[in-house]
Amino acid sequence: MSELSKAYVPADVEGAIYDRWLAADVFAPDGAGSRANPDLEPFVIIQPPPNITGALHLGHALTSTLEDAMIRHARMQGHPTLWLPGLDHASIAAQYVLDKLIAAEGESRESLGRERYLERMWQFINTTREVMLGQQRRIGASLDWSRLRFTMDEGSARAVRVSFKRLYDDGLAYRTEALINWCPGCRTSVSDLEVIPTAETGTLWTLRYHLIDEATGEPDPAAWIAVATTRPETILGDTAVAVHPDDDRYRALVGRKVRIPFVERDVPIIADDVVDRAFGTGAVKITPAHDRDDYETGRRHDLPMITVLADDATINDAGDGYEGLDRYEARTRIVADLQARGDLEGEQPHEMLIGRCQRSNDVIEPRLKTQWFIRTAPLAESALRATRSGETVIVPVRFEKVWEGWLTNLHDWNVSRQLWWGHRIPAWYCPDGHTTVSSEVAGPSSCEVCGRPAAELTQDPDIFDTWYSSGLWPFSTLGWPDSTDDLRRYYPGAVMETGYDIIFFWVARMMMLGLHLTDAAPFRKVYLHGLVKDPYGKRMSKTKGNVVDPLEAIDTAGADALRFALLNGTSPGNDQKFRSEKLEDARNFANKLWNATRFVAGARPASIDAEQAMRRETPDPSRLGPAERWILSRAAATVAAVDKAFADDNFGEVARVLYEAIWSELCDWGLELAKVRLGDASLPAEDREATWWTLVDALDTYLRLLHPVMPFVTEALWAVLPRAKDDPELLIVARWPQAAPRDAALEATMEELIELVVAIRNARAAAEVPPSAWLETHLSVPGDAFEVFQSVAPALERLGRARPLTLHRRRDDLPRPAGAIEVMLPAGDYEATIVASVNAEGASGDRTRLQAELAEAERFFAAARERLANEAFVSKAPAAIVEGARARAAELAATVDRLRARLGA
RNA sequence: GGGCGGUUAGCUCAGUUGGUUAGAGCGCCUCGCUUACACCGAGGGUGUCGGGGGUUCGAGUCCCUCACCGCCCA
Repeated sequence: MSELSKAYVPADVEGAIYDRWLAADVFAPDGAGSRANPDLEPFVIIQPPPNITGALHLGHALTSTLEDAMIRHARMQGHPTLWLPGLDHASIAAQYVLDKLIAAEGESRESLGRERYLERMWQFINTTREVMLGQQRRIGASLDWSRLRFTMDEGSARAVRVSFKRLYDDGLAYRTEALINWCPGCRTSVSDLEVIPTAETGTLWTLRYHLIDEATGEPDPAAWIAVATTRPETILGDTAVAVHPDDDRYRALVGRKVRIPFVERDVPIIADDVVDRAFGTGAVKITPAHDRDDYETGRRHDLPMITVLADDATINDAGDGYEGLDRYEARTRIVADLQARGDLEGEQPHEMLIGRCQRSNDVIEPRLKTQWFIRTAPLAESALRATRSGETVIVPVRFEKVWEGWLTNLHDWNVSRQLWWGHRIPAWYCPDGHTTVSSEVAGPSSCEVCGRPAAELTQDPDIFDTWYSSGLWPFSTLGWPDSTDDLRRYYPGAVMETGYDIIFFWVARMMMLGLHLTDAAPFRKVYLHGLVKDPYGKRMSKTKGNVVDPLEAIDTAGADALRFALLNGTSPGNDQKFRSEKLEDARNFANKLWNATRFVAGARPASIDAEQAMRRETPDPSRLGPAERWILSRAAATVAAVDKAFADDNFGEVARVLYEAIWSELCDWGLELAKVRLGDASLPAEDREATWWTLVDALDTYLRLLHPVMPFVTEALWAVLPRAKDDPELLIVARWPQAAPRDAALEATMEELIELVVAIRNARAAAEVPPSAWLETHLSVPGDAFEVFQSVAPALERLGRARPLTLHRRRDDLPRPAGAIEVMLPAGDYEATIVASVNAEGASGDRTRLQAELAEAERFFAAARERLANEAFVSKAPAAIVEGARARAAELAATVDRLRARLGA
């Protein structure tokens, strides 16, 4: 076994270990180093691909950690595991980044032109790609790099074309003019999800539309209807005024006409029950081409739809007299002009929700555009069926409600984007207005309606919403639409793991498209993790400056520490606050494990030579003492607890259980108990060997259990441990531990022994005995436990600084010299007398301690007695519970008596 | 307006079929360089389990209700 440094230095081992994994080819399910059992079901996670131009943040680190933990766990269980890495081209986000970059060079999208712009984009992502991939390697992600995919690969492009043709042929993709969300800054439409409703204070203006005098056909200067609006510039596109049909104030006006100022258009007053009588004046202007509600109203009443805004949000030529003005200049001017005309009745501040672009923060303008849409109703229905039937389960289950709500109220999905970086929509139009959708790279050879040759067709200039290609990701990455080996073997996947904030963006689209195109839900489980927030519970963001760079965290504490910190104490779907203390704690834990292993490695009995120590032996059961059997029993208990936590998808519990088992049990007690036996030259060599092999055994189990969470340090440490015959070279492909039988009775006894040691230490501290002093101590140990205590007596002496130590079978045999310190457990027959001459302060401290213990025992006793006095409890509670309560009350009564006697009370 | 989550020790959080004394880490205090670890060890906890009501022999845990914080949807 090689030497270990005094402290764990992650940077010294992480890179080398990752390289060893790569060299051993153990990540791919069909890699040379794979030890997968081909008879087991493959375990597959298609990584939700991060944005290629982004930098990885803690959320990505959490994703990688969770997925890697799942994958490593499954891999150790022998499942063929595929964790497929990928990157997303992120159209709008990437263009946003690149536009800023080229702006600094004095260029723009327009100045470069489509072709050169895209060339520039490829250059750009070739640099960001390596950064992104490198970050994942640093955190230890055991991704199958041989299957790395990018959403702009030809495979993905083909899946986009073929799927779209399918959807078109199936009547699920259609092109129409409809109201979409337009971002004037990005110059593209965006999806509903990319419009962020923002609470802002605007102004509610009240203006007058003059009624048309039915006799003259001219507006009546003395008769008007007052309407309220927050967007006066849209009056240029007004085609009606609406009131509620039951509103007595306006009933007589319905059917009359009013004249829209400036554009001098006469429009009708209509009645529609969507009008909120309490809002403003109860009469609203209707601008069907620039407002979602008005659009619906316009469709119901067959109103003209007049677009007054250009792509850059200036007023177009429909806005008589205002054309060319920016929307907000036009607003100001129109308000002033209305005032000048005497038609502005009032204005007041108004709290409202304004839709802003998630990317550019510009105010989104609803506008009419001819775009491609996906009909979502039938797709959403399939997705709902899949979760309702359990074909796909959502973890944690409460998100099913969110899922249901969203999918049942879904608009059709606008997939056209007026961008360049992405998959071009494979639709061609002929001069007669016919549409041809083709899945061929070269496009159609002719118009499928009229047969015009390809040369006369023009392709749609738009590209797809990025989420369209993401929606195909679970299968396009495996070769779909071809029936490849990978697709047959690894589809559908096991888990889709991502943050709950993008359940709609990602998961819903993958489910909808997957179910329609492959007839299967793309994954069996959706695991949603919470958000990683700053220490104050705020979302991390670059603009707030509160982001933690995962690489920095890895540099300071190690990848394992970051991983552990992100998992420890978290639960599915719940947000967590990330604090540097957590990272430190995790780093300390890695160091603790390192040193525990270092101790074991250095404590090898001389009778086992170095070469022998490389071959793992099972400890000889006949040579095991209680401490050894306890260590093994606790390891078995930990295996069961970790298995349960994995089964429950509770990775926070996995981390917590292992932390507790390794630090508080193995290190605090197991190793301390073992030290005495290992160092006792008077024992037969076989006993000491058995103790050592026990420690090796337990450590081996813990390293395996912890490997999915802390892969680097466990791999490094496992390398110095003896290996069994059928063990591989690397822990990453070693077998997952089997839960061994436990010894519950022994565990209970050992627990009491530990409690007693703690009580002795406590008593000594209270009596101000110097920690280093060895004091004569007597213990009374009832029943079968006597033998257990006796055989670990040397360790007890050491742990309690109790020497000489004498064990007695009966409490009455305990010597009680004057000035002795008495130790009693609150319940139970264990008791200790520490023979010591204590000074006045110490005696007082001891007395205080005993008084506190008496008070506590009395309190518990009173509670227990009260409980038993309750006839309902005795008659209704299960017998075992009642029996337990009786036993406890008896113990407490005895303890109270003893303490009272001792205190002379 | 609808929905979800949270409210447990100074701080961050566990607490999964209701059952004896509600836990951990950090911080803090007092000791200690005992031959793995000072990134350590020993000792130190009087918590209205957010408030109120209910179910039950028994509630941090189940039900109702209210409050505050956060998020999602409209």
